[in-house]
Amino acid sequence: MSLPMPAEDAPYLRGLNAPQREAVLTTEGPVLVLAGAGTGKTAALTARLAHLLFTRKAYPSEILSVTFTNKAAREMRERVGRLVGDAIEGMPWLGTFHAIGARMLRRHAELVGLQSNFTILDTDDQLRLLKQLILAADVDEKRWPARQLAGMIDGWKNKGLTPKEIDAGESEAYANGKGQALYAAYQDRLRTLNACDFGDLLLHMLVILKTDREILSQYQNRFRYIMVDEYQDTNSVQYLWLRLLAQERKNLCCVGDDDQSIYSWRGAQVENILKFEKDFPGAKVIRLEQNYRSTPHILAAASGVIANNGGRLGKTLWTEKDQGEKVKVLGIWDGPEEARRVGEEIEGLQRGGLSLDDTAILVRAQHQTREFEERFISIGLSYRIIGGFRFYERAEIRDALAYLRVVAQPSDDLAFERIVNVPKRGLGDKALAKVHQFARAEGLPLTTAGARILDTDELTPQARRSLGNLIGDIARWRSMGDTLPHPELARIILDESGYTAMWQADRTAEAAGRLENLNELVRAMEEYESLTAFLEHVSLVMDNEASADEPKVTIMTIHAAKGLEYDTVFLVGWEEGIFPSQRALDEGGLASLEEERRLAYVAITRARRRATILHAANRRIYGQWTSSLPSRFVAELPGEHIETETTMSGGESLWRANWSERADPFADVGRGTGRGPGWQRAAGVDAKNPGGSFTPRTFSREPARVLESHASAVSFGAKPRADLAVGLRVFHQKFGYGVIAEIEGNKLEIDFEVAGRKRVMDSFVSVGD
DNA sequence: CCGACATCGCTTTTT
DNA sequence: GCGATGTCGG
Repeated sequence: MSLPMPAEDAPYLRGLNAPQREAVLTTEGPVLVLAGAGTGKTAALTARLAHLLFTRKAYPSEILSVTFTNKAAREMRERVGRLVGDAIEGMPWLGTFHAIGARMLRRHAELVGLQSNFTILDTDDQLRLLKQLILAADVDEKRWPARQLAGMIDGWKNKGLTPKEIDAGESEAYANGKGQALYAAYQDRLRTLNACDFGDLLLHMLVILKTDREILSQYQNRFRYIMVDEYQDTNSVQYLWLRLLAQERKNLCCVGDDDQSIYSWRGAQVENILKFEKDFPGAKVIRLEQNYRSTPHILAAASGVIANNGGRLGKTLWTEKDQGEKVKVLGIWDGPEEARRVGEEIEGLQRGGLSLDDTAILVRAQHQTREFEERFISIGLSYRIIGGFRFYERAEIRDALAYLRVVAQPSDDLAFERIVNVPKRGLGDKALAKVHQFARAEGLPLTTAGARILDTDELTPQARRSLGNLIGDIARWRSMGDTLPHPELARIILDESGYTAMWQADRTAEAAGRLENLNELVRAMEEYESLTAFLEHVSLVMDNEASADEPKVTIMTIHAAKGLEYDTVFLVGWEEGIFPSQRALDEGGLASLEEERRLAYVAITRARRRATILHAANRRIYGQWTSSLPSRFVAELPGEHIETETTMSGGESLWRANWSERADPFADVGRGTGRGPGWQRAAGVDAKNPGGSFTPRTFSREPARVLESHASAVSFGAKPRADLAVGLRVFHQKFGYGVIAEIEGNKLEIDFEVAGRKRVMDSFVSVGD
């Protein structure tokens, strides 16, 4: 391949293989880089950016570079920064779709009826707003949950559809055709609130680009080069948006992997990547197939699974690495044993010198993390859970933010509603309803209406006094904002509103932590220029960076793990109904199954050297013990690359015998009770296909485990210690001092002074003073 | 208007 | 099994 290479020895090309270099140096025209897992996609992408800057093909501000996650954007910024130094400072258009959308929309807000200081609502606000509208439209919220409507509106926005463009059929799907009207009402309401939701950041911008030729060509000319990461995850709005922007110069470089498309539920269209060559004639397609991450066994296992999908662009991953270990497949008795076993394995690896930072446990759904969390607490293994409850989603943080929003943005009714009676100040539903009514009649925001209603006799004297105080406070805080630094202002607001005092008065275990979180929030504000800048950050970057103090095992969903890699990976809960998820199967049929399979592919390819897949025979679902079958993906793993072990000897019949023998309270497990139709269907699929299904065989490496497993399954034999009692002060190796709040067998619920409330095993605490 | 209790529904995944 | 939401009594 002879390419003109003016910069053959440029520093940013060092260490890149031939196709990677090609991806970097092919700057003109449409380019699709098909990058398999672990093939150095980010390296190529960042080098390409550096190349464009170094060769002066574009100024930093003339490159549009989009990612999906904040993490990816941050990483890209760092890596490019390392290559080009200060030039990165001038790259305003490197970010997530939503961040870039927000940035653009603030410039043109008035074109869609917003002011440029509009608020970005989170899902919580969105839901509360929809509930109000549903109520107003006289729709039974029980039958037609707000959640469902939110999902549909989200879907429409992802497709780039405004209320007018919703056809009757789509509208029909909610409350007998009221979907469209409610969507329209919602958009109206957002406009009066001077707010928009996540979807609007892109949809409004799309509308503007479609209708205003002037603005469109302004951006078309500005962006000499456009780069898109994870192109397989783009949805329709994003696609349309990109296509418009790239139309003029056509220098669009998309990087992605159709096998890693796992966001269709969020509107992503794998088709976008599949039809790239049609959409952009003359496109150059470059394949990155050399994998630098995983061993051949791991790659083969992943390839074997993904090969069961149809309609792939197809790639052949290869590696120069040594064979390494086979992928281990472990069949165990139940959920608790799974957690126990993973804990043991990790402790073993740790003794062998592996850092906990190089280890991850990947789950299908967030709730699966709990089992591991409990187990790791009791054995004192450090872990970190990614996702789940995030800092900015905690109640106290939302409340505090609502106070700040009310001050920053007078028309933010949702924020006002949130704090109007927090802390309690005698302004309940009744008083609020009056204010609402008044506001609606006069077409005013709630704060303004509240101020006006004070002059009437609508409210009871004490409500009037309370409301007067609050409104007065808000006005005062607002005026203080001009002179005070915003963290200082925040502190004052939280104090004077009585919000801090509310938690100080709270005697529950969490109160201390909440106060600590509030402090943390104020501290975080210091890093931003203004209150507005901070609020923008919060709404767009809802993740908090993991603190990298001591080494910890990472527990997270497979989705969250995309793009990451670990030496050792435990893939847990590979059972029919859990993974593939029953819900996905019920709702989306074959397409969803294939997406689940891509998820499996992503999961396996996170591992560098060791992958262990686990499946349990019994699991508790909604509190009901249910027996489960190994995931069909287990059967799809190519036999020569895996090593199977099961800790249950004697096969299924014996397990059952063992159960009944113990006069076990869950003896009827697995005989159909509590199984939905989905479960039976899933079971049926495998029963009709015995060749393809995985039957646990007898390996009996360690027959002793069987008994042990039983003990763990029901936590029998847990004799509570006699020296412990509720209210007693105790010491735990990891969490320090605390007071016992509850005793449940050998498990203790303890309010720790520093760590807050935790569940621990009694054997890990000592009575101290 | 507030807190205590009961009931219900639910669990995919996230910017 | 859990958490959010709704209903009742004070």
